[in-house]
Amino acid sequence: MIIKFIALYLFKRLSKDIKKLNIKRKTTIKDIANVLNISTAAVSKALNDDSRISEKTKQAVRQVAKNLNYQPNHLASALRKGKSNLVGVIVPRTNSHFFSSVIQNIEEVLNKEGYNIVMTQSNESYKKECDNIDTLLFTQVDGIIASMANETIDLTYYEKIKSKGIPLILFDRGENDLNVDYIGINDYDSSQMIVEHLVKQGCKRIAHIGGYRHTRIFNNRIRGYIDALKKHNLPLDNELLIESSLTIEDGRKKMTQLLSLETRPDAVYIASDYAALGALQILNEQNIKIPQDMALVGFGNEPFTSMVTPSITSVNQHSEEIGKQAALKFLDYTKEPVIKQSLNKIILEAELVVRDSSNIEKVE
Amino acid sequence: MIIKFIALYLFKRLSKDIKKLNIKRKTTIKDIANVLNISTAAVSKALNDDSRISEKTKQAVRQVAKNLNYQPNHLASALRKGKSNLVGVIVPRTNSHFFSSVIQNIEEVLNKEGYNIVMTQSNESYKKECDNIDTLLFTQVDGIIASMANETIDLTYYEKIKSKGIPLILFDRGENDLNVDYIGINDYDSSQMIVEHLVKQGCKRIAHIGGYRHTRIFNNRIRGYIDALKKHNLPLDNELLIESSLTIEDGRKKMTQLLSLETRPDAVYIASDYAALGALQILNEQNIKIPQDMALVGFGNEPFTSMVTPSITSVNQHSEEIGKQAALKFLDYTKEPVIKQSLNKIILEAELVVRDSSNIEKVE
DNA sequence: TTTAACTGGTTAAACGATTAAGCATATAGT
DNA sequence: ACTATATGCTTAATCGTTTAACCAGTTAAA
Repeated sequence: MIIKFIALYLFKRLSKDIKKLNIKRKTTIKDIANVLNISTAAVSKALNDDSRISEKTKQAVRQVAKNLNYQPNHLASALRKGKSNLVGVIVPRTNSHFFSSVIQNIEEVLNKEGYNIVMTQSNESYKKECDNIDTLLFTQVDGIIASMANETIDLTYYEKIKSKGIPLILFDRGENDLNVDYIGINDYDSSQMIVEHLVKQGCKRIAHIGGYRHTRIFNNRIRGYIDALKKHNLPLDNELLIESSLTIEDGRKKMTQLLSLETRPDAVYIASDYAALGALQILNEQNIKIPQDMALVGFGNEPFTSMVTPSITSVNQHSEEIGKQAALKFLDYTKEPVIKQSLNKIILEAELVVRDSSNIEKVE
Repeated sequence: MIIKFIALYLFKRLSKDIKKLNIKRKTTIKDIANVLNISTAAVSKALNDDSRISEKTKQAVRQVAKNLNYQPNHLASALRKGKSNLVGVIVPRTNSHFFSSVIQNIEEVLNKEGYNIVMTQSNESYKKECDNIDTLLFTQVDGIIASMANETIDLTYYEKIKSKGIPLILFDRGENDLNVDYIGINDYDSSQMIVEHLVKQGCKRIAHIGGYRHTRIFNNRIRGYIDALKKHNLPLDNELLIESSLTIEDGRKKMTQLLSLETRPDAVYIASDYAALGALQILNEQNIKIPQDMALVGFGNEPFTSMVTPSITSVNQHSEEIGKQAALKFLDYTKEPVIKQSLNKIILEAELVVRDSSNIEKVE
C-alpha cells in the first residue's frame, strides 16, 4: 500500500523531470535573468531600452540574449500590452494587379513600424467577407484595412469592427458608406476623362458597361458617364447603359448584348479591365475592328491591358499610393490614445492611359 | 504633510476607479463565471465542450456568453496552449494566378480547421524572404508553407525554421533542397510532354528559355527538355538553351536573342508564361507568324495565356491541388505529438493545354 | 465491504512578457 | 542639514485562458 504510493510519487516526480529535460524550451527572459542574476523586469526593460536601466546592464542583457538565441514571445507581450501588432487586410481577391500592389505597399509601410499583416480574400462573396472579419477580430488584429466585395450591401458586420474600437480603413470599394476613412480615386472625374477622350476620337454613341449601382465607386463612374454625355450633347440611351458583375464572362455577355442592338454604339467604356477583356474577346471573335468600328476603354490599368491585341486603354488607379496612404492612415490611429473615427477621405486623381483600343487618330 | 499623503492616496484610488469605469473592458470568461457563480475553469471547459461538464452548465455558459457578446481572447489561449493557430505562407508574389490560387486553397482547407494564414511576399528577393521568415517566426506561427524566391540559394534561414521545430512545407520551388515535405508537379515529364507535342507538330529545331539552373524545378525542366531532344534525335544546340529570370522583360530580351541567331529555331518552349508573353510580344512586333514560323509554349497556364493573340499553349500546374495538399500536409503534423520532418514528396502530373501558339496542324 | 470508476465540478498554477509601485543609494539644491 | 530628484534596480500583479491536480458525491463491481 505505502509502497504503491511512494512508487506513484516517484513516478510523477520522474516524469516531470523527464519533461523538463526532454523538451527543449525556448529561451525566455527568465533564462536571461537567471544567467545575469537580475530580475526578469530588468531584462524586459533592458531589451526595451528603458532609461531606468544602466547601459552596462543593457549591454550584458543583449549579449546573453544573443548567446542564448533569445526570441521574444510575441503572444505574451501582445497579451500583456493589449495589442497584437497585426493588421488585417481584406480584399476581394489577390490575383489582380491592383489589389496585389495595394497589399504590397501596405505591407512595406507597416513592416517598417513593426506591424505584420494578415491577409484574407473575400472572393467577392459577402459571406466569406463576414467570415474574414470574424477571423480577423478573433486574431486580435489592431486594425483592419479593407476593400469590400461586390456583393456586400449590408454593413452591420463592418459596424462590428467599429464597435470594437478597432480602426477601420477602406479603400477603393466602400467610400462614404460607413463613417470611416477612405482612400480611393476620383471615379466621377475618371469617367468624365474617358468620355471626353472618346469624344475627341470622334465617337458619337458611347456605351457604358458599369458595375452594380449600389457600390458607390461604380455609381460614381455611372454618374460621371451620364454627366459627361450631357455635357457633350450626346444621346443618353438607356440601352447603352448596362449593369454588370464585371467579370470576364459577364463582359463577354454584355458585349454580345450591345452588339445585338439595332444601332450599335461606336465606343464602349467598361468599368473594369477584366470585363473589358471579355468584351475584347467577343469583338475579336466577331471580327469587329477595334478601335475603328468600336473603341474600347477599360478601368484599372491591369498589366494585361498592355499585353492583349489590341492593347486596351485604361485608367491607372495608383495602387501604390492607395496602399501607402491606407497604411499611413492606420499608423495615425496607433498614435492616438482614443480612437474616434470619422469620415476622412483621400481622393487621388486617376490617370488615363491611352492605348490602341481607343486610339482612332493613330490608326487613321 | 499628512494631508498631502492622504490626498495622494485618494487620488490614486480615484484614478483606478475611473479607469475601471471608463474603459469598456471586453467580456472575459471571468465575467461569465461571475454571472453563473461558477469557476472560470468550468466556463473554459464548457466552451471547449469538455466531457466533464454537464450539458446543463454548458448550455447556460453558451447562453451567457452570447448575451455578453463574449469573444475569446485568442492571444491568451495561444499563449497558454503554446500554439497560435496561425500558419505563415511565403510566396514570391501574389499577383500571379498560380500563387493566388494556391493560397486560396490553402486558406480554404486551413480555415475549416480553425487556422488562419498570415501571408507574405518575397518579391523574388532573398533578403525579403529572410525578413518574412523572421516576422513569421516572431508572430509565433504554428507552421510555414513556402515557395522560394528565385534568388534564394542559401538555405540557412530555412534551417532556422526546422530548428525551431515548426513544420515547414515547400511547394513549387524548393524540392529536395531541404529535407522537408514538398508538393509540386513533375517538371521533368512536363518538359518531355511539351517537346513531344512540338515534335508532333513538325518542329525540328526547338529552343528552350529556361529558369535558373540552381532552382531545381527549372533544372528539371531543362533536363526534361534535353532528354526529350535526345530521344527524338533532335540537335541539342547550346545556343538554343538559354537561362533567364523569366520575367516579361527578360522574355523579350531572350526572344530577341534567339531571333538574331543564324539559324533560327522553329519552336521555343519557355519555362514561364510571363516570359512567354514577352516573347510573344516580340514575335508579334516583328510580324513573325505564330505558330507557322515559330511555335510557342509557355508554362503555368496563367489565365492570360488564353486571352492573348494568339493564345499560348501552356502547362496546367494544378494550383488548387497543390494548395490543398500543402494545407493537408501541415494538418498532418498538427496531429503528431513530436514533429519529425523528412523528405516527403507529392508529385502531381501536369497537363498540357494546347492553344493556338503551337497548334500548327489546325492552322495548316 | 471494499475498491474502483464516473460525474461535475473547484483551485491554483502556468504561459511569457510588461509595468505600476516600491526601495535603496547617490547627488544636487537650498 | 534637510529635502528633492535621479539612478538602477526588485517585487509582485497583471493580461485571459488552459489545465493538472484535487475533491466530494454517486454508482458499479468484486
